[in-house]
Amino acid sequence: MRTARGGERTVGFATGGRLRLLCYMTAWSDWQPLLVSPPFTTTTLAETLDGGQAFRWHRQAEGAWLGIWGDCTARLRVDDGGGPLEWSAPAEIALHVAAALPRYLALDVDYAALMDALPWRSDLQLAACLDAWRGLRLLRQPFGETLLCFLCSATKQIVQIKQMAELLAARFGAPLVERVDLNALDALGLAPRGGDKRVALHRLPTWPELAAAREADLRACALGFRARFISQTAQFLAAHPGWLDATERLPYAAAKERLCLLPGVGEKIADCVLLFGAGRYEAFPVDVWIVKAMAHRYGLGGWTPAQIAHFGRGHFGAGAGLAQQYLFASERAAGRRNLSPNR
DNA sequence: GCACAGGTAGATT
DNA sequence: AATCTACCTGTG
Repeated sequence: MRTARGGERTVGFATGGRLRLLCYMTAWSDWQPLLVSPPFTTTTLAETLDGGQAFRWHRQAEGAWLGIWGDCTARLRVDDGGGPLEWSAPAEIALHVAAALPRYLALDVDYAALMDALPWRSDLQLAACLDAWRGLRLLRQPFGETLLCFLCSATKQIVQIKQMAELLAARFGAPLVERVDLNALDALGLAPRGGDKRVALHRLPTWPELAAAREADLRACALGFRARFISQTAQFLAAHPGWLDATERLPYAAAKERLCLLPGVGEKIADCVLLFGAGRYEAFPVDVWIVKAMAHRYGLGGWTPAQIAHFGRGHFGAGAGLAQQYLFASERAAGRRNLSPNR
């Protein structure tokens, strides 16, 4: 595999007072097309990677995305001309990433069949959302990481959850490879300032690593009251080896029941973990966006989240979680339009 | 300065 | 069984 040229680069940042930094660039593999590629557009790729399922993808220059999951990091990009998804990874782990990408992108899942099984024929609201976001997919993220990120998510916006994840990774997570991209770090406000100019990409901490951390140090990652939940969950998991892996393998209802035993995990977070981290497509997480969407698209105003979840699983069936993600994307887009009308 | 954000748990009706 | 509140902290 040929690789791009690594080595020192001098880079100017647009923000932060146009300082110039020396950074050591890890050599990245050339862009490779995915052999079996989902039909992403730039919009649906962005919504898939940065629409609230995952919290460690960062937009780079020229529409590429830099992401980290498990012990992998990759860049992804797509042409809007209908070309395949392309990926690139640090040369020293490129083979490993190539082997991990299909699972992360859930390429083994028969999406066409799942989508077709949704009640779009009789549900015009759903049909419109599926059409508007054609190509949007659900990721299959590492189970433990998904749990961690959604424990951070309570009453937080996506940008803030991403910030918590970055702080957790930087403070407690193992370094993956030497420093890669600069735009991403800059966007995070984590661009190196003075001293050692080399910065590594870090994975999220594992649960054993979190169990070894003190709650006070977790709080320093801007977690607020979530730090106690994460700490208590880490202690529980440390006291019950194999519990999380066993939970991931359970059927949906049993797995959800077990996840809800963890401190800080209620129905919504359990459903998110199972949908985005275990491929349980019958999970139907109900957050404020879904409450709004179901109220005005399905006339369910005044319903409780539990009632809406029950309706959603019944109405949408085995792929309810997929329907949820399309409704979620549509509702958030509508919210953005109302905030900034383009005139 | 101040409301508000992809919730949950525990207390109070 | 439903409803109310505290919980932290960055962002607008």
